[in-house]
Amino acid sequence: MGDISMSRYRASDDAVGRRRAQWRQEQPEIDTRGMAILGRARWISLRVRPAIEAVFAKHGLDSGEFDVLATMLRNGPPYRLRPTELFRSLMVSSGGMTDRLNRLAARGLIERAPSEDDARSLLVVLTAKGQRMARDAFKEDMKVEAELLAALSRTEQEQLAALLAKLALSLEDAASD
Amino acid sequence: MGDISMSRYRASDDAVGRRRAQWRQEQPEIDTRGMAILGRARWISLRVRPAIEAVFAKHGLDSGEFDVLATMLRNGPPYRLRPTELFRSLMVSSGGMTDRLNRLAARGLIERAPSEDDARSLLVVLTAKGQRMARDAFKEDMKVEAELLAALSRTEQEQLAALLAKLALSLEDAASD
DNA sequence: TAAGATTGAGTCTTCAATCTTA
DNA sequence: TAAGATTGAAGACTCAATCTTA
Repeated sequence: MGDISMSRYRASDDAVGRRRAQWRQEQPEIDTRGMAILGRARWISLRVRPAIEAVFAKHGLDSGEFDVLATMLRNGPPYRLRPTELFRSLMVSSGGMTDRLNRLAARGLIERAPSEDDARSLLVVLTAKGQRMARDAFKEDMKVEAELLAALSRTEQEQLAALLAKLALSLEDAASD
Repeated sequence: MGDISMSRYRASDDAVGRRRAQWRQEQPEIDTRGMAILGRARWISLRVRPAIEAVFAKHGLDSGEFDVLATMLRNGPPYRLRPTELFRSLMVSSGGMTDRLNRLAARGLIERAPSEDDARSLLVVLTAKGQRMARDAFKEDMKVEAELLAALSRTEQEQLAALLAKLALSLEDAASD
């Protein structure tokens, strides 16, 4: 994660802080405060991704597959959801979800069942095998994520979580652009 | 952004808060505090993405292309970087970066120039056209990002940015797994 | 030997069009 | 008419192998 090229910066600054310092030099009239939050949220997400994906890979899953299984599992018995609920919740396209479901079905982690209410809909059912894999992978995922946050005190973690929740809630309320 | 299925939750909870409530029901022994931060960072990043990509699209760019141009621009004159600096900074594979650079070169937004120091390296040079596009898109991007954060007070934004910076810095210091 | 960069194969994704049922 | 879901084409990415130069 080295710095790029020749700009000056305080050693205590993170990657996004250094970027902002560069922008201050190059485009001083542009307010980069948005980046201080959204840029960092993105940077952090990208940075922790490999460690989390490694957990899923250890359990034979990629993160897209895990997201589906985990969503099914945490919704609880009878472990049935409609594909539309899944792709909306996970913020992927409907076509992308169809592919994920095909892959998971081919491996016996989900099954499809006709809906009784709506003949257009083919319900997704989490199999016992899918439940086990989701549970095991999730447990280890949470362990790894907690470790990644170890540099923050308990209080800091709570403050950070609360502020992120407030932001997330405001974005949720906003019109879906 | 609807809730999935039949779980109970406080109306003030965001999407990740509701997920945690579901997990508490289904897997009460698993500590989901990591999700409260990393899950939300990811959710927020995904949620704001379409609005930001729309800005880039208005300027004829996708976010991958913008990231390259913006990195070049903020590094300042003489607007030259090595491909390796770019892909490391942007956390993409070297092969992916080669493709991006080919696309940008085809559109005249960057050029390649042989390195004087190292014959293995083909330097990337930002063209005047690339500079203009990067500057215009970045300016509007920052405007949109600031708007997306409007629900948080100035103080909250500063606290949130500081906590994220501390977390980011700790992740940066950590061994690159 | 290792590092910079590119290539090609394979994978997952989005988008727009389509089919079916509400 | 609209909504649920699937399909196929096109795009961008990763990974591993390769070539060249340090």
